[in-house]
Amino acid sequence: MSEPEIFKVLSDPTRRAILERLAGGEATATDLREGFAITQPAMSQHLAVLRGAGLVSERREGRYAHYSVNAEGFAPLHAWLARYRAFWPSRIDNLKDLLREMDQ
Amino acid sequence: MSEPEIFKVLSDPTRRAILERLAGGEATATDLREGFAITQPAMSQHLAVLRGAGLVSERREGRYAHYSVNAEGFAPLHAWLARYRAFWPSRIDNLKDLLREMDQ
DNA sequence: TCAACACATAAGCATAGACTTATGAGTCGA
DNA sequence: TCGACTCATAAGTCTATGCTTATGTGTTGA
Repeated sequence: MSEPEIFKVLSDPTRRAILERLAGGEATATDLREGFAITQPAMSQHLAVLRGAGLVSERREGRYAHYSVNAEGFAPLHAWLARYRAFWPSRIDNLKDLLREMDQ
Repeated sequence: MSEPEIFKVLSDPTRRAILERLAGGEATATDLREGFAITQPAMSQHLAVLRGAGLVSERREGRYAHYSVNAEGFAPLHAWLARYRAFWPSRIDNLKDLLREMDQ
């Protein structure tokens, strides 16, 4: 979604932790609660926010909601950071390093 | 500075606007107030937060404080976003596009 | 059909943080 | 030296938001 929104969404540590968890693969809302000292509504609300920002997608299967990272959602953040490309550390500025990093 | 901190710092639209302004070149705190409907202490507080996060540096010259974007400060954000590299839009995934974009 | 489940929504509370005015600390020029 | 300035800090207010409990909606299986 919009750039102003995405920063607010990512400013919450719980939501960032959820994203990292989802980066490891799809998970249901209940799966996600594991490891978080959080109630079910709180998790549901966080997922709604992430969904609203387009950072995750929901795949409904019966009574289960499977969440996963949504690729395009990170584009605004990437675009914003690109504005400060000129200010990136020289480590990153070096093209070879960047390519090596892109290859994992 | 730390990754949790940087997202909170960037979640404020005024601070992002300050950064964009500074990306255009060094400026004093008073210079920066121009265009912002904000009091002097508010600006000073925002600059203190940006300074604390290592996103800007301060160059003191008499009673003037000259602020500028600090390169290394964006590294944590870049590192965080890199974790989601696998989820970047295919537009960016394409190496040629990325290189073209890097060349401006 | 109905109890147990998975998830979403409503409503209220409590804290974080962005703002304000007031003031302090240091620097400059007349 | 002293008033005007640039900026920082203090203290208090107000709003946004992340949390809770309570409840609603839809799905599953016995």
